[in-house]
Amino acid sequence: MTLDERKLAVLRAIVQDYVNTEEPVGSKSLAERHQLGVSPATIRNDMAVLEEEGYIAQPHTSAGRIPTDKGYRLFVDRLAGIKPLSAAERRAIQTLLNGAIDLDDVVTRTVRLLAQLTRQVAVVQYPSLTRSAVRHVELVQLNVNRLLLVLITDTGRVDQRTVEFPSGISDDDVNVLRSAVNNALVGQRLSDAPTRVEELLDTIAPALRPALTTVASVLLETLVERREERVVLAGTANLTRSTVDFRGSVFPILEALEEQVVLLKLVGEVDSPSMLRVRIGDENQVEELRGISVVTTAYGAGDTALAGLGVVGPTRMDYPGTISAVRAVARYVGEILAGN
Amino acid sequence: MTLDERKLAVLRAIVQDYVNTEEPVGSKSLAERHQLGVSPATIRNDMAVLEEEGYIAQPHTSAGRIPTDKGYRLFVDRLAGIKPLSAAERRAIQTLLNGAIDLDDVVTRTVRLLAQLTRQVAVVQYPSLTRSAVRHVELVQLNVNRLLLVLITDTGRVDQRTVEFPSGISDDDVNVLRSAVNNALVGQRLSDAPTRVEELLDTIAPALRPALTTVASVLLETLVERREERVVLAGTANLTRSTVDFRGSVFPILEALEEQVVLLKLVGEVDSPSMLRVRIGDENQVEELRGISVVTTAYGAGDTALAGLGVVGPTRMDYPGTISAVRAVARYVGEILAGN
DNA sequence: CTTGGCACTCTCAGTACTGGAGTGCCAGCA
DNA sequence: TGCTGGCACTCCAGTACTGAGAGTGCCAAG
Repeated sequence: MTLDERKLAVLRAIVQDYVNTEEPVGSKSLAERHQLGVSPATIRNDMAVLEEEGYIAQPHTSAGRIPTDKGYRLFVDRLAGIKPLSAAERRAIQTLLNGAIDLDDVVTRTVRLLAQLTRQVAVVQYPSLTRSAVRHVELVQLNVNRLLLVLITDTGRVDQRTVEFPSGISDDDVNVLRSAVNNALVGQRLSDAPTRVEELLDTIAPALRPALTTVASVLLETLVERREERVVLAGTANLTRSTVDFRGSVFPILEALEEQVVLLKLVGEVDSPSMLRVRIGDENQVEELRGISVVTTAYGAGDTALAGLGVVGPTRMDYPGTISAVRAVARYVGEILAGN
Repeated sequence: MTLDERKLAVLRAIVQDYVNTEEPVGSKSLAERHQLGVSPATIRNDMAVLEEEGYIAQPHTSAGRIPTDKGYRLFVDRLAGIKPLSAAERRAIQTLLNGAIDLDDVVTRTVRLLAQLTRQVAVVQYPSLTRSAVRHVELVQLNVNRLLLVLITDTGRVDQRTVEFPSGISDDDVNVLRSAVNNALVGQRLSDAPTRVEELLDTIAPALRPALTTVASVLLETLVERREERVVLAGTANLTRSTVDFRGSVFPILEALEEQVVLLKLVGEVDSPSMLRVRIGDENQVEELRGISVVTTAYGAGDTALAGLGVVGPTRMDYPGTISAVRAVARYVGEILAGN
């Protein structure tokens, strides 16, 4: 059976009211607060249909209705509309993000901003190493047996590692290595770096090959390292605000959110910055997060997605508002990183 | 009035039982579970005295007693004793921390470890810049108008900033600057760096003075920057576990803990690594954190304190256990950083 | 197809009652 | 003087009951 216009309007009204009041909504108050042009009795009939189709449910007989996951899904897909950000919000985003001094700062500010705008838990992934390009590789001699390798990417990210040379290495060799590595890598995507390094190994003077091998192995290690997987969180306090919510307690949710792996799964499946993904309740793959909703998107410079960011909250959330906030923040962060 | 031995024993027993059961403890169960050698009636008399002196209180007439902040204070100062860590715990600390690959990793692992050991909220401050020494300053030319300044300290911390040269700068000048700055700063405490930089300004070739001034200002900025103030958090989920606790809700506490400033106040007042500070309930300066306890200490290489770490939990916490855990973790982290 | 009416259901808040845990006090005993 | 058993008292927590209110489903009529 296909739902007619009015039934959809009723569903929309139910979602909106429930999100506002956090209480099951009944036919009478619906008729009062929305201009549906029909009587409560008619609305009751529509509600009965909507319930039969699985879009809404009653907590118990003779209580109002609340939307189901399926109901929210329909709302998001077809009924939500777009809620533009207020001028004040736009200004807040711009001024806050423009003041950032380095990548760490950008990420920290972003995640806080997002938490504040949506009043929910915000999640931001660090720009992925492999998707960005090498800006510079620096080799610093700490002593005869130790080198510090610093990798700088065009997203402003800096990673460092120490490299051990049990048999020692000379200043001159370090200088040669430095320029060789930089020549081979600067401007290259990190994902292409391994290939370039291999080519370099073939062309370098044989005397330097062992040293280069050592450096290269550390370098490659850095590329595939867990650094890739850094995710930051803010606004967890907001989880405890919507008290009544969350089937059961907040504890397992908070616990799950502290697991980097879980966060990565949430936010890491990035496609294109123009795409936005909403996962509602049971649609979530993560076991512990059934019963909450996740709104994520990718951000990046231009078209290439660098990493993901998003928001975690109760299924009963203000989807239009949250979606615009996530979109807007992602776009600004992308611009900031591009202009870096 | 001074409390005799038995009254202290009663107080100790009350604290221990209350921490275990989370329920007000009565005279009868006390007599049963501890070998105090006297009858419940006698214990009741002692309890009346303890209550009069403000060490314990009743939630309501005819309920058991619970310790007051003052009671916990006495317990911590004179009755707690030391609870050695289990062999398994020691092993966990060592293996986990030894696997760390860089400073970020050390800090992240530490804070998680601490949260896990104490089953509470853990707080770790990044090693303070000003207290550590310069290992190397690197200047990387990004283009004619831009330099990347990388500051590496002996605690393994790496900070970077871009330096703008509107009028351009040559390769040669960069090289001269690099060695000049390194000669002046390597090995120096960061707190002494400003003085060294000024001396350097006086001795450098006049042609380079403007360039050095530009670099120096960015460098000095880095030294006093918010980076100094980074604090990380883990185990917030544990706050929601001890449900009954926390006068009122968890929300304001979580909110306060998300404020870097608050965290810094908590953990930042560092003295010496050998000192450990316990702040109980109302002893907390931070308004929102009355009603919880904070156990902090400093960690560092050798005697100099680099930064603070600690644990936040309900006043009803296992003080002996928490204290040993905090001590042990701080010591290991110090060793790791020293051996770096 | 919509509407008003009506009987029915279920929750929620309030009241009353009871059992149990714990106390304070007192008188007796070492 | 200090400890002990006894006893009356207090207060909470749990259970049971009640009435009000909100909301529903269904039906007959427009």
